[in-house]
Amino acid sequence: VIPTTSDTVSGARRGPLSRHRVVRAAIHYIDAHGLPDLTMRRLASTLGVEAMSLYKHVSGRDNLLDTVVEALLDDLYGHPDVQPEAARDWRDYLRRVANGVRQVALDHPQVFPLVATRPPAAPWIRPPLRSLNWIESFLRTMESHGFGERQSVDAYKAFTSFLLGHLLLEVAGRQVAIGPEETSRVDGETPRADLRGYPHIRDMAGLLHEDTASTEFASSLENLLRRLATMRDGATLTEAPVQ
Amino acid sequence: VIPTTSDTVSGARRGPLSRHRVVRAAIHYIDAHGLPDLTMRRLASTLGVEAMSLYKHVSGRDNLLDTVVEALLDDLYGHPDVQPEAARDWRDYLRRVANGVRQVALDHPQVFPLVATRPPAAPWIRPPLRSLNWIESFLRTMESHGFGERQSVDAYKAFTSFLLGHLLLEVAGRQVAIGPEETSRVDGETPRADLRGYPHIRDMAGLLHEDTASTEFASSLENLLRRLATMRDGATLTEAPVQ
DNA sequence: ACCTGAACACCGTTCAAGT
DNA sequence: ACCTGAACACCGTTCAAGT
Repeated sequence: VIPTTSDTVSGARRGPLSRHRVVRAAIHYIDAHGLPDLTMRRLASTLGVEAMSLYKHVSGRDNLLDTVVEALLDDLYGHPDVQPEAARDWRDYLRRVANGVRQVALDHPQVFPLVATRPPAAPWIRPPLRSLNWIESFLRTMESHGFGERQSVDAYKAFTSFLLGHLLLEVAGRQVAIGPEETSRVDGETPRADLRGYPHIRDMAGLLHEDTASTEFASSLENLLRRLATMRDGATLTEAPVQ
Repeated sequence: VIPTTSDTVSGARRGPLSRHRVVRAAIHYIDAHGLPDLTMRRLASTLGVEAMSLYKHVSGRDNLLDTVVEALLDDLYGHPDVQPEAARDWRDYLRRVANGVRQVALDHPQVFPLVATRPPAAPWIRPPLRSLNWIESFLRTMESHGFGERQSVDAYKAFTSFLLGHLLLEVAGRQVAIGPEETSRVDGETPRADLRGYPHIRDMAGLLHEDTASTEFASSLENLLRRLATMRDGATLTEAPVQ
């Protein structure tokens, strides 16, 4: 049998296993079935292989999950839109990175919580910009646009907090219900909970249901950019010592 | 044998099991050993009981984790500092809630990621203020201080994004290394990674290591309060339709 | 060189049985 | 009424063995 490279049928084998193929399959599996359903045995079976074969390429399940996170961030790091050279100024750069990370989160809503919560390798590495490449690139770009060292680091901290809060909440809202639930609800009506005793929630139910994630994100990002501009021009986030 | 209520020895039994005791024990266990180590069997054994007994009080492990999150938020909800009546104005209220949630996060750094990432019961319920009681209380308080319905909901969204981003990153920085690592490092020196190729990170290593979480949190909170004040006085976060 | 069978020490969860 | 023993269908991971 000649192995085909275009065969994507579940359980199909196409060439030898590789670390790259294992990680790609893991991302695909989580996207399709959710993190809790990912087991070494099931992942192996989608690759047409036994679980033990995976251990030639990752050192265990935890390492696999870390590698998944790393792969997603490395892909984005290589994307032309987020290259520092592509940006007109630091605002443009931050908008590009923000939208790039957001796109990753929206493309992989089931994986993003992993980006947010896998324990970072060092305490100063802040999700979601959690690779040395990203941090180096970020700091270099800010400095090249007039941010001092302290301001660049403060900007890194503020920017990552902003991204994490907004994107984690945005993907949480898109999270599919846990488990193989009865999806047989007939109409589009929300199965409204019993809101007796919660009159304000009931009154504002329409507003609460509105999906404003995109405008929220954009508006909060612009606010952050104004704040960073102020920081750059003298004020500090963390009260620089009056040496 | 007369059961004692003050006995806290591991494996001790004190009176009959109850849902409350199970949940309390779970919080304590996660605080002490981390979430991955929490199993139904091990939790049961700290209560001097077999795993199967837990199923009389929670419907399974997932339900236990949801209940843990709920318990933490209910405790805070009852705290005198965060009662709407205790606050002088809406700014004071938001500062009290922000600091209250932050204290919960710092007291239970291993549990807080659960508050952030357990799938909420409805898409409009936003961690970390993820109970109907909290949402109702928040919306009522904002409205009573001159926020309109849309502004109150926008404030809820902006406030939760702020809390989640900052607190998740703050507890991530405090996360103990995974597993029973060799903690036998002799001196206080950070085991500095090899930073060849990352000159900016190397140059700013000191700043990156500085723990500025408290000032960051306070400064970002004050910025949010200014933004919300602007919103209250006419501007909207989400571009109200020009009906 | 690459993959597997069989085994080990666990899981969560069920159910009929004990006291 | 409350807890348990034994069992089931899984896990992640190891290691010697297959091809």
